[in-house]
Amino acid sequence: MEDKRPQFVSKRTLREQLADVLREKILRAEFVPGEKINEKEIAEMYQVSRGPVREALRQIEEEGLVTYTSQKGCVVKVLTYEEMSELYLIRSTLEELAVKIFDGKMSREGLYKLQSAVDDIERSAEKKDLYEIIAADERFHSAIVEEAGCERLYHMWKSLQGANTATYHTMKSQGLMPYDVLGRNHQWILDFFKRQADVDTITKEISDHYAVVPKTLHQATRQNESAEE
Amino acid sequence: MEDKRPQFVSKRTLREQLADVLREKILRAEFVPGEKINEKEIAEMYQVSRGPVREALRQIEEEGLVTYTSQKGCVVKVLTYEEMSELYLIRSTLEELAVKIFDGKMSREGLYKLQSAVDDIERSAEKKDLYEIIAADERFHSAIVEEAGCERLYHMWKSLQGANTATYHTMKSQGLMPYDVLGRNHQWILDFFKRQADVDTITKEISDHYAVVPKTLHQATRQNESAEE
DNA sequence: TAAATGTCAAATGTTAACATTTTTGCGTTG
DNA sequence: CAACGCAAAAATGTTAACATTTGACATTTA
Repeated sequence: MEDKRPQFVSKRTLREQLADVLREKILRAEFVPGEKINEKEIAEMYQVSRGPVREALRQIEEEGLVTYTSQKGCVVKVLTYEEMSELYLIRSTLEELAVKIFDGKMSREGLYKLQSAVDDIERSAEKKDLYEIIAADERFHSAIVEEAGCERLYHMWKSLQGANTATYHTMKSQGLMPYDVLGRNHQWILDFFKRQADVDTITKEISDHYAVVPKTLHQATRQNESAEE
Repeated sequence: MEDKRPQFVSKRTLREQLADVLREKILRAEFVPGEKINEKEIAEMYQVSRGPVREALRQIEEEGLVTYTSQKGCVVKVLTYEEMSELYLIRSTLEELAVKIFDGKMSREGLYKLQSAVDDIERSAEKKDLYEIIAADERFHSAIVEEAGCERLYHMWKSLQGANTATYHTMKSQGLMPYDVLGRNHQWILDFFKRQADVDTITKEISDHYAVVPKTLHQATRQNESAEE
């Protein structure tokens, strides 16, 4: 049964809207990792009751953004460098699986989305606008995963986006953001799709693309250790 | 109001307990795919209010067991054969990643868990006790994934358990359960771990192990199609 | 007769108050 | 002055009632 209601009438539940707002706040680093989230505070801020707030927080918990502890409440998820590295390994694996599913052959629209995302990455990297970079980066990689047309795979991949955001924020705070090579690195991958390279070549490139992150984080670890001495 | 709940003191929240109960009901096929789940009914059945019930249902939604639709409510997840096949591909990929992470070298305890699970599979397959088979099968595969020691990977893998259960139930209802080879097939994989085969060999075996499922499901599809004619 | 409309019960969404647990803060004590 | 105890405050867990939406069935109308 199709919903023929005019699109401008918004019937989204409070829970859905709150999930969006809270997600964005975390992705924008207005809530920082480890920060406690007070249900009542959020409820009063948006003039709603605690019910929808609790449900929204449970939802973004599933997305890997916050952690609920029984009787203790909700905090913005804290990731160690090691966990970030592991999550990139999973993300890379899922993305490679997507490429295998569509056999490395992107549709015309897919290629267009990728090029558009690369351009956005380039532009926002010049402005050093982290939020825009993260959004464009997500558009790039999600275009790849979506091409596989497997909803569950996309959902799982997306559930790692919180970790990706946290990693970007960490890199920035450590002065490790490679602004100058971001556009180039993504264009590099896109070009393999454009020239219809075979699956193994492309998955290898994606694997290498992500493998840089743990190395960069490791660099951060060493810097912190030497700073403590 | 007097609390008439069981005498033993349980510190677990109602939400947690309800999630367990509802999960089990679905895994035992007391709730079948497509069945509507009525919040009030569940609440009255367990003498609690709808709040914890809603939260529990949201949790098992995340686990891939039910689907919530705005203003429509909650139904037990329905999977097409195609979706089941895709989910097995993802499950297989994640399990192979786990093996790569621990380089195919299982600990003594890991091997023990695997052997114990295989024995359970054998026993319950003889009795054709589907619920026990599913539980033992999960113990087997989760022992592999847990060995990687990556919590998030385990969590993602586990979120596909609902699909696994649904597939087993589907196979049973179609008379396609291969009771006689279940134990042998799992012992086969375990033996590769025991003789410390290299990673590529093991991941290949796991891949093959799971690849059988889509083929069996495809068989079911053809049977249904010819039955309709 | 069939489509459109109206009505109503039941289901979900939301709220506000109550219950229980955890944390806070402060005064006493050794 | 540190440590302990304990009461008050605050946070989370839970409940029950209220609000809105949905779906089914009855009624009207072409």
